[in-house]
Amino acid sequence: MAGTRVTISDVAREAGVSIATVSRVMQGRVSVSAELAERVRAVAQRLGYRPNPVARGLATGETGMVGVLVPELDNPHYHEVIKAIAAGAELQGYRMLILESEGRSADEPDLAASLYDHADGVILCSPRMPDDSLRRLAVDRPRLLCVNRLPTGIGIPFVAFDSYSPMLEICGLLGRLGHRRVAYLSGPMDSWANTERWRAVSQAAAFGLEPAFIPAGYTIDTGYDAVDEALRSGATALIAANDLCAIGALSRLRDRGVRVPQDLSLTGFDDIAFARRTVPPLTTARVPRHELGAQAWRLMQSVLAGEPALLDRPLLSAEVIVRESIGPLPPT
Amino acid sequence: MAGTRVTISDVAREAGVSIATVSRVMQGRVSVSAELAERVRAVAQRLGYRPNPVARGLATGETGMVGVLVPELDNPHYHEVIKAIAAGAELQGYRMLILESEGRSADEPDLAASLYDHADGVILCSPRMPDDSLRRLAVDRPRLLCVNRLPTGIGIPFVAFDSYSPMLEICGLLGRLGHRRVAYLSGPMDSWANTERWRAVSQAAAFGLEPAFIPAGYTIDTGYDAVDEALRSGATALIAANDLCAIGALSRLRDRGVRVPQDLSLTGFDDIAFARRTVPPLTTARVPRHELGAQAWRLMQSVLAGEPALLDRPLLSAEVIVRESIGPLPPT
DNA sequence: TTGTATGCGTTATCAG
DNA sequence: CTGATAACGCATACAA
Repeated sequence: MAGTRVTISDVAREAGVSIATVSRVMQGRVSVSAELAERVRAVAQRLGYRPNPVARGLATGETGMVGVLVPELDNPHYHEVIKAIAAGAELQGYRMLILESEGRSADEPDLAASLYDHADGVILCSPRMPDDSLRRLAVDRPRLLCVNRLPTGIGIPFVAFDSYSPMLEICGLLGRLGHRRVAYLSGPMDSWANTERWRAVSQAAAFGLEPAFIPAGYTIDTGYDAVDEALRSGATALIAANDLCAIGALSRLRDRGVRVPQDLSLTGFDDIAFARRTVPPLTTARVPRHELGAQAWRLMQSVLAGEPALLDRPLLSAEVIVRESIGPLPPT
Repeated sequence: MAGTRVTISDVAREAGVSIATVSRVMQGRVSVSAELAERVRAVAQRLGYRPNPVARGLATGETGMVGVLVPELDNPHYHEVIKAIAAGAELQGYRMLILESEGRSADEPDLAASLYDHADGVILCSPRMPDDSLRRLAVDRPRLLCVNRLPTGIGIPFVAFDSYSPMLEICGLLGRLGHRRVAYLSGPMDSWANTERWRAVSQAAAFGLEPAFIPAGYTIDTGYDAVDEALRSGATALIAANDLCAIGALSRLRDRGVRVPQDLSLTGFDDIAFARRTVPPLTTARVPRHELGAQAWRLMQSVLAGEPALLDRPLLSAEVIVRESIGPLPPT
């Protein structure tokens, strides 16, 4: 804070009233004679008084902040979610405290606890910590909610979208194009979204697909690096866990002279802005990011209000976007 | 905060000591007998005591937070800067409060002031507000610094990189490739980096280049939309204000069937991760983002320590990265 | 080394 | 409608 801050007492003294009155005026709602209120406001204005949120926080027990924990800030996917949350939060005078776990799921409980210290409520975006940790966190810190993870049987409110169905749909598309051997470029296995996506791919075996599981990751570089192994599996289509991974894969494929989609099909997931600008544009699934964030904030509101959140809400749905990165099985 | 929080008094009572002792133990440094300290720690641990940062903040006058204001969170460029700041900050127990102005430079002073309310110091990333506002801000809020803007004559510490030289170098490259008519796809004119880049392009006229100024923006979409006008100018090379803009332009060019670099050359600026994955990969300038963030934090440290920051520091330099998006002037 | 007491800037409860 | 004054949880100067 600045060196010599103007405090409520300064305003009170200058206006010739008690600090209680100033406090009332600043809060707007309570009963103060119009004339007095005006005078106080004028003085406050002139002195450049701004209520100290720290002091207010101590007095009210509320910080006016919501904490948000994301796995990585690099992924554009989270920006829109964060943006949507912030849009709602700002409208009600809340600020967001953003923390990034950089994929280290072991650090998540600590980071979340730290957010708790500063914020009234915490939103966990795609948390990867085990159920147990999540449960422990929820017990002593009730104002918690999850985005994009189903904390089943833990009693934490959540908002999430369905990854399974669109991924199954993608598999169906590839199947109808004649593909059999496909490779799933997997993200981290502690990511709920990833396991859901892999579940869909592996279950597509029931429809004749032969999926290979290739460990990769959620980033451009991991996608790039996973391509060689994926090709060794004999796959004619690569199903990336997300768009970043697909973009990396695309780059490696180009380096190797493999044409997409003529020689090989490729899909992503998320539909980040860049996905439609790649060459060729990516077939992917459009995740309702804005809706996710908007609902998250609404949910947080009711959590903050102490309302019992319904723990049984439907999953949002993601829409498959077909672009030019997939094509028929090339003749052998 | 949680409903029933464990306070310092709880620990004191349980351990049979005064709160002062507990306070001392929690801070680690001050003199407390080893035995007592151990007992207090044990009790604190058992009770799950975590010092309330709000109360501590009120007592010490420090919040343990640094505020960071960025124009837009969407631009990957800022992530690394933020990340580097956070890396340093975290090491010293500071948290970052991130706010986004979404390009509305008029809102920046308010947002910055709001950050001030919650944080010990504020870092303005590429602020676009006019010098006057910046000056006003600096007067009553001394713990301020700018990243990527030269607050000349305002007395605000800063760390920035040189956009002018690499841009001039890019112009030189294009000139040697035979290009004459070039179009600068401009970002916002209140962005210091943008005006520096345009300054370089326009001064390249001295070397025979004929630059057209095309208003665009810093985003993929604005780059996309600006292409048509740029082509009407008769340019054989497009110089985008940043990579996002270039990526958008590339997409539009592809839609129009204009081949890069055979028919037209294109450059970006920043060298975000995507820049090397486009088709063709972008010629651009690699900005020392990490260094920018790291230095920013170091600077903030000295600002927080009340040390007089030197206001005359050299600009960091950005390196031109030549990739396949530029080529010789096509024969007419 | 330890405890007591005061203050940090607000809010909120109670009297007037 | 307004003014004292007690919290809020912690740090710290001062005493012991």
